[in-house]
Amino acid sequence: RLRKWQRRIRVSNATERNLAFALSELDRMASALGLPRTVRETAAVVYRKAVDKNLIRGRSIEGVAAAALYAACRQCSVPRTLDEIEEVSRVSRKEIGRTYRFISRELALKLMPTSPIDYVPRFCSGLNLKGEVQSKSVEILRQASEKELTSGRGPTGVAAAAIYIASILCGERRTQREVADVAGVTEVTIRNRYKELAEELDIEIIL
Amino acid sequence: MSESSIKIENVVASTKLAEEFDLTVIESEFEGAEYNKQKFPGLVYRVSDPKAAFLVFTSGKVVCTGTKNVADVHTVVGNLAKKLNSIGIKTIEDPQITVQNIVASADLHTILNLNAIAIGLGLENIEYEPEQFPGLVYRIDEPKVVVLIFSSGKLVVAGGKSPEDCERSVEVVRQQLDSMGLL
DNA sequence: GCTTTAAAAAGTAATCT
DNA sequence: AGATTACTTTTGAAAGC
Repeated sequence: RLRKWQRRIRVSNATERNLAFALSELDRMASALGLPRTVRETAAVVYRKAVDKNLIRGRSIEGVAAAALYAACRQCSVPRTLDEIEEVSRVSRKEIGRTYRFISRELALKLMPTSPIDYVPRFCSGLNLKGEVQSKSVEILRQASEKELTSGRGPTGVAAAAIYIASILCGERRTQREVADVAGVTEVTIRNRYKELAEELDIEIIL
Repeated sequence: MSESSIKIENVVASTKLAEEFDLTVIESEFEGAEYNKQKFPGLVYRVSDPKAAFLVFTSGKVVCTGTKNVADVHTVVGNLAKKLNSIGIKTIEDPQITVQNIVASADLHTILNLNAIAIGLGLENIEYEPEQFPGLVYRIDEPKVVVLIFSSGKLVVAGGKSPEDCERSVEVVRQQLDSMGLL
């Protein structure tokens, strides 16, 4: 009857309004992070699936949007850290992480942990390091993975250490501070990781 | 062949020592007792006999944490009751003590490839986010516990109701990893 | 969901010398 | 560059917001 239709329209309006808000949030965050359209679209797909499965119940739209974007970056192999997502979102990193785990499980995203290799292109360009250094960094990371030097370690820290070593080996040295800043880790972490990599992979680093 | 040599690191238990407590009185009589109602409804009291910490509530219920044995829980709860009696507070005779949670550590003595384990156990059954925490989280249904698996081969079992639960869960993990050739 | 307790694992981080 | 301290994760109960 009429009442039923009014209610349906009202719900529909609210649903559409919320979806529009979520999509604008995704756009805003993606723009702030300079993410390509494909990632925004992937994030929108993830968000819509979350809506279809009623996963937004008891959660904030901003939180689910941030988590969807975080997941989309990983699905597209252009990962952003939770800290980076937090900077452009209105929710805490704790909530983003918690929401990510939830939608990741409910939507069966089955994402492997982020690979340090996926951070190499972005970090290297941020350091103005070209292809040769990138290739060397990836080579080091492949060896590191084979020798079990990456399990349990932060992907950004391992990637940063590999880039630090590669930059020196390629004669385009970047300081630990410079690498640490683009990777968002501390110099201490780079030091710990590069010492381990250099030792275990028998890489001689002459400064 | 299954000497898991589990080490119990912490035991959490709950009990009821009275129908009600006047936490303000206990706070003034027990040295070191902390009680801030607006901060937390329970009074915090630490003992060092066997080391332990209590959370005492106005309802008469008590939570005991920090002991390394199930037996120590009974010891320290008994001591707490005696201490309460000594300042004129009566307590229930044979309080029913329930172990709510046991945290234990173990060692598989092998370096582990957590990515391989994540795939082997199934991405839908585990949580592994090295960006946030170095351990892989594996939830087991029987016994119902959570096992944190580290690349060093060290394990942390949380949520067990008995030491046996912890030992069994370590065996479950060891057997599963072994059957997949990941040990 | 948060607050408080204790405890281990290993990585990362902040601060001080 | 160390050394220290501290926070990340997991578990569980308690009473109340």
